[in-house]
Amino acid sequence: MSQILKKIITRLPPSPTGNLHVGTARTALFNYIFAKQNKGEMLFRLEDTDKARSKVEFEEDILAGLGWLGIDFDQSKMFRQSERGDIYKKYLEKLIADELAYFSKEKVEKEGDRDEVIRFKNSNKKITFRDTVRGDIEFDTTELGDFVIAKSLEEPLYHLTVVVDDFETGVTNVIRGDDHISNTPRQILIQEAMGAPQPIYTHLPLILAPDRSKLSKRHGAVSLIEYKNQGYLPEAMVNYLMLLGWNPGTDQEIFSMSEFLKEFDLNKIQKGGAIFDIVKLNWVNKEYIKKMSDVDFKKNIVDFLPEKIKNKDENLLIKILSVIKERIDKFSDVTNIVEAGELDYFFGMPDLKKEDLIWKEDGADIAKQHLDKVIEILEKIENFSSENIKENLWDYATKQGRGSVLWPMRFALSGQQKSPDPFTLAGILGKKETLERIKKAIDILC
RNA sequence: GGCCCUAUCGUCUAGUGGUUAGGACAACAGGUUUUCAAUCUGUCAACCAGAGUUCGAUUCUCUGUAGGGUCACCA
Repeated sequence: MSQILKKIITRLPPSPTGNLHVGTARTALFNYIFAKQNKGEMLFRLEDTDKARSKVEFEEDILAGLGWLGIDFDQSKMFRQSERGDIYKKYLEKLIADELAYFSKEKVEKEGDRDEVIRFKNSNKKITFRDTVRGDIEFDTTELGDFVIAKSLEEPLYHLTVVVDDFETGVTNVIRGDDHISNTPRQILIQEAMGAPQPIYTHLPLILAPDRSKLSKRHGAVSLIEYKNQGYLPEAMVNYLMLLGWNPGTDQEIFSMSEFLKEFDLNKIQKGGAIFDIVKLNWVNKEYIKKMSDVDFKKNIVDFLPEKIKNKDENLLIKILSVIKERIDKFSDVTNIVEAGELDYFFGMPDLKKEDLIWKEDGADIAKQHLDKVIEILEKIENFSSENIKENLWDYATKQGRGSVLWPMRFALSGQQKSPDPFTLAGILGKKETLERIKKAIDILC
């Protein structure tokens, strides 16, 4: 009979001393997906033993961020370390009774220091543990000394609480950032002292800033909420984060959550840190935007729309949005486009300058001639759709030189150096407005 | 500085004891329904260095170098 497989339990233990960091978000994803793949469970706890720095608003941000990414877990099992004082106390007392920890008199060096703390009695041995990503890692724990595990029986510190909680909640796999590698020997020492089993360790390479240092505030946005506020899609964020430090070994770049659930492999994690590249994130996000239906696009972007667009009537709004959709990487980009005046032709007759209406070396007469002809053709069109307009104008434009005909027309309609093509513009503006704008351009050319 | 970790195009990465070292993003050039966007095609671009093992190393070993992490009565 084969052994009974233990249920895989992973955990996400953020400290509510800041908003959800993108690094924590990626760690959460790996923990969540690995647990789910194995029909296990990811536990969530808040490491708030530092009372001075822990804040409820950060708790809320972390929870909201995980929810945004689509990481769900059993909230009824969530707890705060600050609520478990009695449990840690019990373990501390046992450790002290077993003479594996002791009260130690200290000299007070900085404000807030106590004159007595609880130290772990270090046996000063060498510890070797196996890391999924890097293989065996050896540490001589002598250098750690008798480290402090609690300020008092009522005030346990990080290493103690981590070990106790992982033990009590049956954590089988610890998946966390690289920066915890050097914490691991200390935690193993405590585990051994308590007779707790050792979980399987997987240390993830760090997400780096462009200068290859640890990603922090000074490098710009590090909180997930900032990306949400900038109008990135959660699916895109998940997709991008998952590919930092892991890849399936195929050419696939875009994954849904269910594909990740199928493809992800904890054994194929990268060793080296990866730079958080906003340019690639933008590309991924745009891929997701391109796949969105117009209805979804509208629903998602509406909160980012400037008032003067939001108030347009439904029909025009749909058309404007279709122009916007192919020009942005993320929703907040719409603000820049509008502020730069790129969409001004939707809001009224553009200001036209004579020189701008003329294609290259054509001269005003030629531009005017072409526009006269364009009007003649357009006036006959019944169904004023962009396809139809194009069909009717195409032969003429091709014969005369597309630039010569199409540039003045496009400029007459948009008044912009950059804009969609003239057929699209005419279709959006409608027959009446289109003819008016072209006539005005002709006046200017005279 | 001690300890620990890491090292393939600018970036994310694939890959192998013998490959034209592959893909994606970016950049650049060109095509497409002028311009912008989108799209298509193409170009540029990498195995940190030195020894050793080997018939042969980007790949294995060692050393060096560089970068990063960590050294709290924070987590």
